Amino acid sequence: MKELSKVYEPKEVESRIYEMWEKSGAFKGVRDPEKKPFTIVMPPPNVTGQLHMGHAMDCTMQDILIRYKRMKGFAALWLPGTDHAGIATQIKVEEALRNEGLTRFDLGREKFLDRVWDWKNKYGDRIVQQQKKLGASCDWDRARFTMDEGCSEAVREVFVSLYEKGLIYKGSRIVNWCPHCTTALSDAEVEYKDKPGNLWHIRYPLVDGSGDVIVATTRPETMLGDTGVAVNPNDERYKSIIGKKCVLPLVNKEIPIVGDEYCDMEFGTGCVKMTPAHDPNDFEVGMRHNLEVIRVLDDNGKVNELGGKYAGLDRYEARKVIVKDLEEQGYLVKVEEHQHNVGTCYRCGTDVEPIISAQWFVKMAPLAEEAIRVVEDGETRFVPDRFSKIYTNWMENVHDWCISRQLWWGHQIPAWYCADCGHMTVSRTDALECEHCHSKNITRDEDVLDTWFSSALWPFSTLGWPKKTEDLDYFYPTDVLVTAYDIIFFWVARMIFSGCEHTKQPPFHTVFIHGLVRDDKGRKMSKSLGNGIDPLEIIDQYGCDALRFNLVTGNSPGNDMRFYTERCEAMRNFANKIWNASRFVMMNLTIDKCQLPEKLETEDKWILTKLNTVAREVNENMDKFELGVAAQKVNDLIWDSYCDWYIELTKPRLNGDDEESRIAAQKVLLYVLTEIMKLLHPFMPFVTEEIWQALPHEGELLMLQSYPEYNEKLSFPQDEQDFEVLMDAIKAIRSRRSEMNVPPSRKAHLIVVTDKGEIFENGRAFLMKLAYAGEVEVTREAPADVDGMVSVVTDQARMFMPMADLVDLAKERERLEKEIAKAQKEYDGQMAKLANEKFLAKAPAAVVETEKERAAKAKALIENLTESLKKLK
RNA sequence: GGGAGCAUAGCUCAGCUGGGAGAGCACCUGCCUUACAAGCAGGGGGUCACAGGUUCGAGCCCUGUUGUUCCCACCA
Repeated sequence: MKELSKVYEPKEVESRIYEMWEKSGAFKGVRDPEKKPFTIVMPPPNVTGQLHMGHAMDCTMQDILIRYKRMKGFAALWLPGTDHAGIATQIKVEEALRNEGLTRFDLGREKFLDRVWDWKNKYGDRIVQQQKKLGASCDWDRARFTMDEGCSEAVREVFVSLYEKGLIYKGSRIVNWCPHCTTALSDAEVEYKDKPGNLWHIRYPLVDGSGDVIVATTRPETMLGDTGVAVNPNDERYKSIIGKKCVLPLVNKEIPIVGDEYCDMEFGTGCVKMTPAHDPNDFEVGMRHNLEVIRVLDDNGKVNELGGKYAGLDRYEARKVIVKDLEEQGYLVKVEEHQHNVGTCYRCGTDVEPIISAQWFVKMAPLAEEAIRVVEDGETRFVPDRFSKIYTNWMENVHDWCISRQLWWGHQIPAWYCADCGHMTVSRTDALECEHCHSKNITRDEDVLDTWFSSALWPFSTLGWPKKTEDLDYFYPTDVLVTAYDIIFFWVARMIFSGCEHTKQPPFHTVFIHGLVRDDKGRKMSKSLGNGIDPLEIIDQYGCDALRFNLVTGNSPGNDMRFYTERCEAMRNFANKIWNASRFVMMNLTIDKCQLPEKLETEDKWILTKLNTVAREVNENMDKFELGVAAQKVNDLIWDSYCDWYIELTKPRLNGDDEESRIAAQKVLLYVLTEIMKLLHPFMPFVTEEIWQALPHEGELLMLQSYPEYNEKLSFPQDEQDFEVLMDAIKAIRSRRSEMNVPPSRKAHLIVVTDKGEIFENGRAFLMKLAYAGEVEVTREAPADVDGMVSVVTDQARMFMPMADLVDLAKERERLEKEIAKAQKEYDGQMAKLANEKFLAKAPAAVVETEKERAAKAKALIENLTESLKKLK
């Protein structure tokens, strides 16, 4: 047997254990017809990403589930991988290029992509290595990448089949445009932020000279693209000018005034300038009234050549100049302060510009229908349930999904345009000619697909789809998807409708949502705030198990958690506690096999019953995804029941002369410890595996042992209850002594007056050790003279300790009287309840029963207290 | 404008279908008791935001109020 160091050293242990697991092949997801599959696909982190606390939590939750299920006998597969992360990765490589004084255009598409692949090959492994530090038991051999061959094939198949079904189309629409990333974005990629701004009131003179209209706008620079003014047709103020024309100041262009109910009569002046090329609402109004669409901003957010003297100015620069010109020329009526909601790019934070542009879209309405149904019918369940409403709500109001991005890094859209006939060819294989006129003069669409387009296919593309593979057949649909709530729209929703559409079934039956990890002040951890805590540093300092336990306990599913480094210390202490308990067991061990003895003592039955109860509860909680509660129960079992009580209880036996009893104690210690290690393993995999390896065991790895379950044969409720009578007495004595500041070194003679003689006779050694008793005398009759004795009372025993120097008779009486009053109050409360006929009639029998028991206990306690008090008088 | 979460000990949070208010940290007292001072024993501390209601019984269910955080939404 190996010698264990006095303090648990996670650093030394973790890498060694992880290597052992990996080598053994225990992480592999293997199809086994004898077993039920249990599959989790890992949310793929960005290939250029760095592990942060959010990943750590996500990863820990998944690892706990997969380890649990693996131990429960499932064919567990946790499938990892990485995401090509279009914008994020491209930006990183472009930044690197900038240091060389180059842009991607200098290199050209092909060479640039080579550089990105180089980057991916160089750094893509980093986050994987970091996940391993967390103890992730993924099947690494199956690791996938969203741009690998298989995933790309899936993307191509999905794109073409949706196109063929008419669910993907190309069209000119107002899209969210990021002038910094120079690409279109989907609605989900826009973050709205309240920003202070102004409402500029601008006078547009009527052409017939009969007056002016005054429009109110938050974005005066867009007036360069105005092609009309709208008023509400029901607005008495403006009815008469509908159909007239006004002059667009600065541009000197005549534009029509139209009536449209879109205009809110209450807001601003009631007149709205129409810029169909730069506002989605204006676009709609423009369509209804045949207004011209004039785009005046270019891809970089600068005024284009149609902007006359303002051409070339950045949009915000142009705003200043235009406002100044309007003012100088007398067109600016007034400026109001106005708070408004500005869309920003979720990647770079730049204000998003609505711009009309030709893009590709997924038609959502038909897809959303089934995706809503599967959640409403419970085929896919959100945990916690409240997220299903958020999901459904979004799905019901979803707009068409803009999937084209003006980037180079990603899946290039499989559409080719014919220069000769103008026909567009969309094809599963790279087109060599126009499918219509067979011209070879074709060029491929330059755009790539939204990264989330490929992520949406992840649960099945990673299992081989569109091929009909055995993996797909066995492991798909997957079981649980674990992710944070901030990614439901980006990813979860899209996986669900994609799975439903392409595989005809939802991709998982449960979506387990967790919250975000915040800093100790409740702020989101972010690079810009510099408040991020690096999980790897925490692991380095406190150990992986401590980090994992911190992340999984003390919060409930779906809620955010604050990360306190100090809590890691407590968790590290827990790991160390287990370590030392194991050390104690091992140094007392003379047996080499883990099995229970024939004859069990009451305390053995007590701990076995505790273990059994916790095993049952942990299984229940795990199955309900209450991971934190489960972890807490194991923690309490280990620390309170096993360490603080059971280990102490075995000491007299381990050091005693009775060989049989000594061996029996060892056997129970070892058995319970082994079971506890199994219970704790999914949460704290390293320390438990390390200990288990050092204990006598059968099998190769703890991580492959079966998870403990409730075992009726090892449940002894009566013995448990009996033993707690003794424990109550011990606690009462300790408390009494502590109140009087009696040090443990001062042993006291103990007289126990009780009807439960046997329990106390058997517990003699425990009273001596744990209640610091000198001699123990168990009797039915109280001693005649109790003057100079400290009295301790429980509902099952009256105890006396001669300690004349410490006893103040008056105080002793006062104390007993107080205790009686307290017990009486409780008893009265119970009796009032029990006298209530409605309670007796309506409360469940079990509740009535416990109330009766409590009343009986209180009564017994009062009687004992009263007896003891009498003795003092 | 719509929706959701949260409000429990000094701090951070548990408390799962209603049945005697909990943990960790902090604080106080006493212990180096041969596994562990990263420990042991004992202790103080809560009108469970507020107001109603349902119920034999409410931290938990219902209604409203206040405070707070977040999400969604095309008011120029």
